[in-house]
Amino acid sequence: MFDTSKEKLEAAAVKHLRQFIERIERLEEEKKGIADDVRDVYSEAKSNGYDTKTMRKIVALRRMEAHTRQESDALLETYREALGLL
Amino acid sequence: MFDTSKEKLEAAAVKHLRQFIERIERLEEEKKGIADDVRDVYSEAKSNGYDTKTMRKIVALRRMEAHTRQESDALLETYREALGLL
Amino acid sequence: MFDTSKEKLEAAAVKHLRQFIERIERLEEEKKGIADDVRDVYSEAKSNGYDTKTMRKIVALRRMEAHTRQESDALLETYREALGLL
Amino acid sequence: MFDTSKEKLEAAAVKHLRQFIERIERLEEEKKGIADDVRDVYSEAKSNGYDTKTMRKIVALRRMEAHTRQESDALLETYREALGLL
DNA sequence: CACTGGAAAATGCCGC
DNA sequence: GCGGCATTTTCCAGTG
Repeated sequence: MFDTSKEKLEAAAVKHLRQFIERIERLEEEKKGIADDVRDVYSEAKSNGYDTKTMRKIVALRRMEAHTRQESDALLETYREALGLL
Repeated sequence: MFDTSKEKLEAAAVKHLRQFIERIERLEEEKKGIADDVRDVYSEAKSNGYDTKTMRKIVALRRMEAHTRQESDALLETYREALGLL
Repeated sequence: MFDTSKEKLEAAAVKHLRQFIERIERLEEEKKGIADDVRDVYSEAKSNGYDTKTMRKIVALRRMEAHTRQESDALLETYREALGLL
Repeated sequence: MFDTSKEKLEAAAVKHLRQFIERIERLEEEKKGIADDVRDVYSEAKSNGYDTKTMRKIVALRRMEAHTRQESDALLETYREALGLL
């Protein structure tokens, strides 16, 4: 599909690569758009009198709690595997 | 939003706050989904024989160039305004 | 202490900088040494019949729990600040 | 270490496991302590006017060079062995 | 406007 | 050797 020498890509490979790159860039744009939305929500909240620092901590805490739960499930699963109880 | 005693939030304020938090969490989920998509594209590219590390560099480079170009454009715009050439 | 032009550092400044670098490098070496110790403990545990994957998950989970607790304390603190209850 | 039914760990094994975990956690704490020290050195350097980003690059570079040199030495050693020149 | 802290990206590491 | 995971580094917004 590509030659292993470090010299050149086939024209088709270049095209293919370009498509991958462009797909990624489109996705990154979307991602950025959403990040902007998040920012907007915070600033809307702020202009409604809420303390964004507190809000950010709440969000962070809840995210951590979710992760902890996930991790604890994963641990259980790992136990099962280790003990051959699947 | 805080009541004057600064000790408690009105029930309505709590509800409102919760809605903000949830909007943010939904957006963050979407963002994560897209990040996962990006991952997938990279790994698809990899399984097609492309070097993802290089690809990442390309993406970073193009992002930088876009950024630089934007700044140049903004500067040009500023000059135009300053010179009344809009 | 240093001149802002990007041209040269005084000999004294160079020496000072070198000392900072060397302190850092010493610390990094220590850190690496400890990381090696950790690896050794895992492999000792493994050779005693324990499943290291499970162990790693346990460690990760406990670390997360600690973080969650910390985060939750931080949140409380932030509430206090936001509400002027310090 | 696991009993034959693969369902439970002996109390002694649990204790043993706990000890391994705790040793690891102690080591990780030490590691974190040192990482903090590194941070401190950087910020001390910064407050003395040095550019930490550059410093990080220097440290990385020297580490790489050390690594490269080690590899060359190892290679040389390998040659010697292969040629019976020890 | 420099600094800190938090999010994102990149790199390196470990086990399979 | 590869994929996943942890660490590290870089970036950026918010803050004083």
